[in-house]
Amino acid sequence: MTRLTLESIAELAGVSRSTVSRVVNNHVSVRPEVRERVLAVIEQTGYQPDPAARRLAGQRANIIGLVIAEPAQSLFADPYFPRLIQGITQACNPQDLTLSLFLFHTKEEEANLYPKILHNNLFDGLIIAGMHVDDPLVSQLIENDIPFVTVGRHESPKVNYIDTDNMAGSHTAVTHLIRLGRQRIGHITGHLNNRASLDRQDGYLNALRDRGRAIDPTLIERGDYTEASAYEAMHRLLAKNVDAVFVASDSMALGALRALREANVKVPDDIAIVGFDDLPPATLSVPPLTTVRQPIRRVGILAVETLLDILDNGLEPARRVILPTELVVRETCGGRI
Amino acid sequence: MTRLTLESIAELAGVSRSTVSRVVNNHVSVRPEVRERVLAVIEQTGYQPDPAARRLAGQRANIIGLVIAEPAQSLFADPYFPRLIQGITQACNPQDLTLSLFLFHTKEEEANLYPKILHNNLFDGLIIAGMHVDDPLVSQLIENDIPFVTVGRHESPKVNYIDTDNMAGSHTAVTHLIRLGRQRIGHITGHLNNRASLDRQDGYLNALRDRGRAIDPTLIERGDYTEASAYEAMHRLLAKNVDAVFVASDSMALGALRALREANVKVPDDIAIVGFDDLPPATLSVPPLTTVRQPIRRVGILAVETLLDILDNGLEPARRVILPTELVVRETCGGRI
DNA sequence: ATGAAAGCGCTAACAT
DNA sequence: ATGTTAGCGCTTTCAT
Repeated sequence: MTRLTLESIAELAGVSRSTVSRVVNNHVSVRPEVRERVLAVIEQTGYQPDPAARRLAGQRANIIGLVIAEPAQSLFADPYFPRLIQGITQACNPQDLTLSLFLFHTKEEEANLYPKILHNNLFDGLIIAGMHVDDPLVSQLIENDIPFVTVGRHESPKVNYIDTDNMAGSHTAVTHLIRLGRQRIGHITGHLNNRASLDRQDGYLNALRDRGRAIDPTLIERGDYTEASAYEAMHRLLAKNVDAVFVASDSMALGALRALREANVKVPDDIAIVGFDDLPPATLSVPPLTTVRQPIRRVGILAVETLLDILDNGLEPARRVILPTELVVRETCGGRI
Repeated sequence: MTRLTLESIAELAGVSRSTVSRVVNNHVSVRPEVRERVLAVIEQTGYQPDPAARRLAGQRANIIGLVIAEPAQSLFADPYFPRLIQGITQACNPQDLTLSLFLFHTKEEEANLYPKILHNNLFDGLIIAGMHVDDPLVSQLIENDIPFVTVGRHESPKVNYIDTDNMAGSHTAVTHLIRLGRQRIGHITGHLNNRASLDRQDGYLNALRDRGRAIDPTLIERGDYTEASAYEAMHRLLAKNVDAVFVASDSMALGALRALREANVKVPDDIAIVGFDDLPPATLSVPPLTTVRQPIRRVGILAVETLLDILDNGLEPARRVILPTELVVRETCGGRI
């Protein structure tokens, strides 16, 4: 059986190639009865248009790329990206979009990959996640006129983005700890080359300021979103007599909890912990984690929808979405106010 | 700036389109000096061949698809698939392969997706993971002459696959528990619609038989690779007086551990636990998990290499790879023999 | 409303 | 060794 083409469908339906094309693309000018007939043949043969040919003829390819601008090792230590991918594919499938994944494992690979992404004519648009604050990719994308959406906010007014309210979420979390009477509240940050981490840190700082608390920079320890980094950071904070720690992700909160358990520190009695994400680890930790819920899957879905909107309508000015976050109080913070 | 094509490069280099094509594709018959010149222009302009056009002209598109034949929800609860994806992309990047991801979220989506995958002419080949034992995809792939590799073994002699030695790994794990003197060894299975789960169960059964132990079917509880399912399964096993449980994945072992902790059962003193995977959760659990290590990333890498081999050389007869597994003894089994 | 024909960027015979 | 030419399957004017 030779491959099905427009031509073969046309022949079977007794019409011309163009007519079949019109039917496939839902053009208006085709008689209902003819359309019916063509549709029947397509149904029956299981014909699918060739995306390569389509793309070449100047149409959409119905392929979007997801670039995760973060070395793959750290990437999947956290359920964040898997969850995001879930949201993205969930939005892709009903739209008949195919998702291409661009990951790299070393800086060198990154350097090789970017030009390929920029000049790869194959996909219709791009979603960029895990982006660093100084990432040159965005400006290159703009220069090359490639439609894209970033996951995480971006300064440039031309950039369409979807983000969650990292700043407000952190602010709420830290304010909660203050209200509960905690005096020395530490913070374990994520990678500070990342907008979200900076925003979460700012939320922490602002919450303290807003309540008239002095900032003690030694109470801020850097992590990198791995469990292990937070484990170590927590060990350092232990020496500084904190009675609460706001941790920039759930996975890291687990690391902090592990350090505390080993040090025989009672949570929340001696030290309260609040995480960020509300991913499965949060419910399963011992004790269950108080954390800031962010709608990750929703971010993925909106990223796809926004990209599609750009493709269809140009979308000027840029769409900038910040989704609300929510404090989920469980047991590691020691109180519901 | 108009899009770069073969033609424009040809003009800039003062040669014909075909020559540029030959250079790009590393054909022999082109003078070193000309090749040099063309290469320089390509380098300087950042030209990248259009994959769609390439594909259409009958060449490779350098795109491979990854189908995860498992609803996406359960999929990313476990670090298994992310790790596999890491391996796959790690092998794809140096080969200039782009990876397309096919996931579905409902049975209905699955039904819609399969025909699309089968007739999507865009990719050169497919990697199939998370496949169910009765999955019709494999036979359809064969019928449609689509090159593919499965992650997980398959009966059909035509199928190229990469798998880990689930049976031997489980056998070793259970034998270890027997040697340590455990008398009532239970098993929490994965989805039994999955070859790997069945193999792990068989390894468990065979280990008992080989040591002359009677099989008690009530000591086998079904899980589905989620933490929660194992949590519940462990609760059921608790009523049955087991003194050890072999759990089909690390994530599930975490669930079992949680159930035991809540029931105030001492691990490993009262009940020993052995998991499967040796993914990060295993080291981080309390106590650290004894488990069967399988080289997941390596599986991904080999899957890509095998697919490429099929594409290049046809690969007859089919390549069937079973990678060894290894028991990693930590603290939940209570002894090193 | 439908068909004919050109062309998207590329590869691969076929010439030279 | 290099240039010329004919498609690959599709969309899209342009005719009719």
